[in-house]
Amino acid sequence: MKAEELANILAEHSLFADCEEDELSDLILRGHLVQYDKGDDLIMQGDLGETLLILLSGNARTSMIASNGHEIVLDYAEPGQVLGEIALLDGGERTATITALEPCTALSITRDALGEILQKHRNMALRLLKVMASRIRMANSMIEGDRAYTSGPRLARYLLRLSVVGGEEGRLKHDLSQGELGNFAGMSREHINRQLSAWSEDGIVSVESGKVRILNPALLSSIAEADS
Amino acid sequence: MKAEELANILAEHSLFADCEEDELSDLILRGHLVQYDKGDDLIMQGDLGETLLILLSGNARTSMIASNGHEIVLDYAEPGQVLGEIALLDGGERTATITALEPCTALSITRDALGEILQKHRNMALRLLKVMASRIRMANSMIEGDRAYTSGPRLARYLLRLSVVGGEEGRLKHDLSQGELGNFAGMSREHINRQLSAWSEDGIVSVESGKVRILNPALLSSIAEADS
DNA sequence: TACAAACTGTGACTATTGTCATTTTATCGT
DNA sequence: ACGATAAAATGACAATAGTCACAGTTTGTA
Repeated sequence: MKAEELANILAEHSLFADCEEDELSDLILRGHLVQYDKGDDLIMQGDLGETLLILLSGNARTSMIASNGHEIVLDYAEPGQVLGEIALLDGGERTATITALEPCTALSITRDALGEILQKHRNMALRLLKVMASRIRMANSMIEGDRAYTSGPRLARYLLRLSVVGGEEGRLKHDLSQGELGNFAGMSREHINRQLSAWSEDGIVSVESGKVRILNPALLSSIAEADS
Repeated sequence: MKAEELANILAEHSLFADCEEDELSDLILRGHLVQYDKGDDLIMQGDLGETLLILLSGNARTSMIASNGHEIVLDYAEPGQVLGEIALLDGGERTATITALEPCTALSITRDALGEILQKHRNMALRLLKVMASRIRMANSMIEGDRAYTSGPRLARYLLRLSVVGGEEGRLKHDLSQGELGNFAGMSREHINRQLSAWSEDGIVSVESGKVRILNPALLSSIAEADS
């Protein structure tokens, strides 16, 4: 792999987008490429974390299983995302499982390799710190949503979070089943269904053959900001 | 202030406990001491964050106000804790308000000063990364608790989180009102009251003149792990 | 010590959301 | 095109937790 290729992948959304060329080539040099089939786990909750991953292609889901078996979807990862930093940095167990939603490739970097890279390129530490800052902001906003809002506004928020920003006609990033949407938004599959049906009546979303689309993002936003 | 004093404060719980002496003296040299009265805000949600704080004395509360006015208590901070890293690192707004529960002193370090320190002492970046990793773990565990558990087990978890580890007779770290406990555990004051009363009947906790004590930590733990 | 302010206790009611059961609809591989 | 399998839709009901109202209790302080 060439630094240029990696640069292209990172250029879009990644917090590593502004890496210098020699930083990129060092990442490539010290990392190695891993491939995953659809359904494979890139990272497994409970394992010891000895590597950091940079997702290069394919989408993945980050989820946790609570000790009572309840599944919680924390995030969906796209190419460019840095994954698995937490356990790598503090030497603890992986907090979540990351599952390939489609065939994926990633650059895998061991703790030692990362140490060398951080040693050599001081800015990499700052980038990693920013990655983690954005994770904390994300987590706090999930807590805020879960605590302060009822299911309607909450689902609205999660749908908006899944909506493709520059994308056409309110399509969502991943075609989630209602069950998965439930695990993401923290509500039962049935309740998701009822809420979507209601919004469908009002023309806010459409639900055709299982695929949700946002028809009226403005209204959905105002629901997401609602007072209850 | 001397490096030795700072070392003593950090030695107990802080992730900065293993700092070298020259790192500590640089922190002191480039930081400056700030004092707060009880009730003052060390950090205000929405502000631009230009400093990082290391709490030296006094306890503080980290809380967020959701856009609908709902108050959420995220954490309680003790001396040794690093505060305000998120906004400092990504240049964004402060995500939460930190309020002094009693008179507090803190070491305040500007972005530039931190930059110089990170430049000079490479290990400081690793320490900061660990601080943030532990924040993310904390946040994830709040999400897990909120999503997967009903109020009983959840309150049990939060009480255990507040319990003094080596402390005598199950006293809690801070004497919280039931209202504040509610904002921390994500349930109404009345519901907190009823739950505590029920547990009090069973001898799991005692509630005397507003102060909660854990009488049977083992049972409380088993409630916290319960299946629902 | 007396008063105000804040906190606690408790009952009755309501709202929200989850669960279960069952039918209907889509999707995929051969 | 067909049957198997998974996902969606929907009704009935139950459970959990919030809200409101009000009475009782502390606590700090003038």
